[in-house]
Amino acid sequence: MSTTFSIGQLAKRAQVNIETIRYYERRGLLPEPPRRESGYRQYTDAAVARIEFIKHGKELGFSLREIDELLTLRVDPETTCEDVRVRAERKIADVAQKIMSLQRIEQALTRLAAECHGQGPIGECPILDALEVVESIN
Amino acid sequence: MSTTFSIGQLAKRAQVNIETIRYYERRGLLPEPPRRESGYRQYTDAAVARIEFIKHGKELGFSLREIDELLTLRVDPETTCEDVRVRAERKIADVAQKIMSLQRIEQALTRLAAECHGQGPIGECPILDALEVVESIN
DNA sequence: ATTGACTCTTGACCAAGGTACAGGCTTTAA
DNA sequence: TTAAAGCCTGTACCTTGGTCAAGAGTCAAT
Repeated sequence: MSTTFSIGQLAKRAQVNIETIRYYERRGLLPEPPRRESGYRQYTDAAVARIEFIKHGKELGFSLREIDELLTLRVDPETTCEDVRVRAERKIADVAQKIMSLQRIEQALTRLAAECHGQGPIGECPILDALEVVESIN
Repeated sequence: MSTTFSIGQLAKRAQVNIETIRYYERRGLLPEPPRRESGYRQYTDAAVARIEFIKHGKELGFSLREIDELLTLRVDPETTCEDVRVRAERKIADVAQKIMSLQRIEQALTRLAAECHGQGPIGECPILDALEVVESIN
């Protein structure tokens, strides 16, 4: 079933600009795909998944370099499995940190939303207090 | 207690470049501070907290525009408290989404680290499988 | 009172992450 | 079989989020 398709199709499926795909390829984030006689790139669903991963990574505040590090954690044949494990664990720590920060923001926003129970104008909603909670931890 | 200090001091306390502070002011992310006779800006601890909030926001993948939206949720005197609540709840949904994505990445990395229990070279560590788990959800 | 460290504004510059042509082949649908 | 649409490479350009420098005024310590 794994049929192949063109760069335009990939752009449509993964919801990115064609140029972005070529840019990711230049950056090494996407592997160079096989080409047809004509030179046209041909992709499979794996490329869609990969681009979506990159998009998610960006939304979560990872740079393209960091996303590349995530994606190639095991690729270099010079590195040992142990080495991969160490790097993975560093990433896990980063991610856990981000999760905690987001949870604090979520709490502050929830408190804010609760305190604004829908009547009257602004001026009493203590968002800055909420923020101070966020900011004072860590 | 609440003593004031210069932009250089603020830069040191908040661990950012002086120019970044002025840039945030231009962007409207930091309120224009009072000035001394000489024109020197004078800040209080509130500015430190605010810059730290901005820094966190960036690490979490929010653009400066989004951070501004978070920071000014209640400021506009034209908006009602109800309106603020609605916007806060949209932000909460965004944040919850990010948290879930990060948790999926964390799981995938944890699985990877567990499967690489330290012997042998690479090639068997199934990170891409783990990624597929990440990618296929959502 | 002067010298070195700060700060002011304005405007240029930079890096990351794309995005948009231009000029020229390829594919596809009428 | 021929147009329109798609793809190729290469290069230029754009936006975001800063960063730096010049020229001039200010502050603090000697």
